[in-house]
Amino acid sequence: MSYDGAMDTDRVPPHPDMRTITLQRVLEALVDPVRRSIVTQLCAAATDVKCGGFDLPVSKSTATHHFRILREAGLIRQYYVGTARMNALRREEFEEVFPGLLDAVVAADRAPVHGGASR
Amino acid sequence: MSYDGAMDTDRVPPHPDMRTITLQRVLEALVDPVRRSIVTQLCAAATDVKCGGFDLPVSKSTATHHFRILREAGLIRQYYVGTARMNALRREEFEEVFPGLLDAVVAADRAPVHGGASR
DNA sequence: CCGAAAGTACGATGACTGTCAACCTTTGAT
DNA sequence: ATCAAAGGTTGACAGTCATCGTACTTTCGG
Repeated sequence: MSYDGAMDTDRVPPHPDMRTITLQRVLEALVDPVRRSIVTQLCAAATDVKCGGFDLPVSKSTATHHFRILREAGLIRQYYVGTARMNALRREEFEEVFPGLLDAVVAADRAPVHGGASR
Repeated sequence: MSYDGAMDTDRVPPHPDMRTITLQRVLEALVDPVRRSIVTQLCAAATDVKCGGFDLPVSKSTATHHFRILREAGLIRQYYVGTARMNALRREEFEEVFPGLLDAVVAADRAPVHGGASR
């Protein structure tokens, strides 16, 4: 819970208070496949991941854009470690505000096809 | 579960097979506030509602557009009764494909503000 | 048969947004 | 101090989408 010597940055991007986030923003964030992929990968990683650590089909500047949307929607938290920007899911906080939503979306994303498979 | 004598129309709009619906389409449908309002009202009504029976802030032609998006996403079923087009949530079918998703979104829509109210 | 009611279809339009390249900033190491 | 690495910022551009008005179709009632 404590970043020892490396915590010497004031470059902390603005994060929304969880009491101010809206379903509208959340859905706008999750409707994009790239952003949903970020959330899914983050969910599967079970640990914080730096921006460059994701497998994304877009340029760096576009990726930055997507990370900001996710952050402003209240879905992820970002902090610097050296030149790297780390990303973490705000799972528990989010769960309190919109119970079941994140799990449902992530689970749904995992199962694009269901029930009667090829058959 | 059975439409008795009134079922005399062949003008049945195309509905997607539940095995072909995608999370992408579903989220694209639910991201619009008007469409989410339709789903919410339909959920609260607990009964089929005709298109004109909704309280919507858009014109009739725009409403038609939204109903189609919802139908093509697999969220609602539509059928004619006279000149009226009835709308029904495909709750159970949808629940099987994307468990918890609809409930989470509807519940989230009901609670736009939480905890610390107006101040 | 005629008219009203309920929707649908069709463009047209304005706004938003995902995308990129180019350039700049910060950090850590040489 | 200098350089490379990691991102962020800033326009610009293209595609998509919600919206509307108008015209059309279908159904039901006189």
